[in-house]
Amino acid sequence: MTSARAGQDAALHADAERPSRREQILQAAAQLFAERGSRAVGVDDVGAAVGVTGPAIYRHFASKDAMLAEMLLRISERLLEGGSERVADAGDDPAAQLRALVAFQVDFALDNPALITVQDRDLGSLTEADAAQVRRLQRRYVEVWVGVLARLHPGADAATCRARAHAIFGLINSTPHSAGRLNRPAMARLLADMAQAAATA
Amino acid sequence: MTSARAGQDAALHADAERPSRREQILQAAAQLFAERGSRAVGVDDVGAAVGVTGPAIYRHFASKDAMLAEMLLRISERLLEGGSERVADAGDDPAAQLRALVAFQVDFALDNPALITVQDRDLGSLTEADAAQVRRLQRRYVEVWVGVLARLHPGADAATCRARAHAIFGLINSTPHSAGRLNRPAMARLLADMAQAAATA
DNA sequence: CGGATTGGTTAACGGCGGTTCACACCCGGG
DNA sequence: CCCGGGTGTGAACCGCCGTTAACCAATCCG
Repeated sequence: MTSARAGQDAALHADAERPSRREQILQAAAQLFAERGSRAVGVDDVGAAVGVTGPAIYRHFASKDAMLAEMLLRISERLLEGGSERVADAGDDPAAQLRALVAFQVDFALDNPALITVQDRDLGSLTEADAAQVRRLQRRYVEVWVGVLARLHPGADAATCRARAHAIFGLINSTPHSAGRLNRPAMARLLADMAQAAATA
Repeated sequence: MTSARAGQDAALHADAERPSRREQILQAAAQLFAERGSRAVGVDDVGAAVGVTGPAIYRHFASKDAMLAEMLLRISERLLEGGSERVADAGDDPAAQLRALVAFQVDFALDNPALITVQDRDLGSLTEADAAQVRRLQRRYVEVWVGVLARLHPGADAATCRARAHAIFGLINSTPHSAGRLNRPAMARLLADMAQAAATA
């Protein structure tokens, strides 16, 4: 069940091979969970969103919680993987690494506002085991940022860098809250510039 | 047991009388809602947190939803009121006004992490009428920021300023996520500096 | 004093929602 | 042709939880 080719599940991709019912469900659920919160969304709602009745979900997932768990695990994995990759590809210059990380996070947030929302709203609805694993992945992703920030702020201790990283996430992940209005490239530039300034202040 | 001023949030009392049972409930509920989400918290849990059984809540609130509504309305009112006041007291210099707003928001977020969390996680659990009113207040608060930001960025349109304001909120409100570690004055300075930089970038 | 008010308690009700069950298709391969 | 696995359906089950009911202790006040 560890889906082998997991890199391509971006919440808004409907091409390639027609997404399996399973993937359709995950995507629709992410959307609904983001809008109303996972606990406020019924299994029937998720089913209806993909043109199926509620119990049909159980042909693809063991439970509603398992759905959420898989969703959150994938997000964390994609962030960690993508972030590490971007840093590795950016050479040795910490400033370049920061630019790469910022660009990556901005793209992710703009591409997947629903996932961003669910990730930090519904972590608490997971079993302790699942939550722990998600937190482990998240922490590793944060550490990627901390490594870069530490080189940019030689005087700062790790706790400060960590707080700084969280603040930058908060800034970039504000996207779902400032809904609409601004076209994507403008939004991307604005967020990147602000994040850059905040990171190097 | 009502020895009052132990570790209490500087939070929810519009009228700062001795904490009435009603206020105790609101405060305990805010804490629990922040930790687990309002839908995951039972009336019995809230009651237990103040040393009372579940149904006793209904002597003080019409319903669980009414509790949440009052909580969110108060937050929004306090932010709008406090923000407007700080700007008015800061004279005519937009840079000074921004500093005042940033300091205010940082103080609020550090003093009331629970309220910050609940405010944007559980807005969706309100009746449409209540949610609308909260959003109205929030919008007015945002507009206070937008007014200041617009003067600092003469070339920028309102939509950009609005997105900028939301991004700054995200940055400052990241506090609940970077739990602990950093002592309060250090955190306050870090957040203020980053917000300042992001706002003027 | 004594009745009304206030703030509790325990027990029960009722609906919602996740999950299971028994059954019905569709379809590909022996 | 039929058998079996994957997928979907409607009905039923069941536990949780918000809410109400009925009753009780204390306190306030005329």
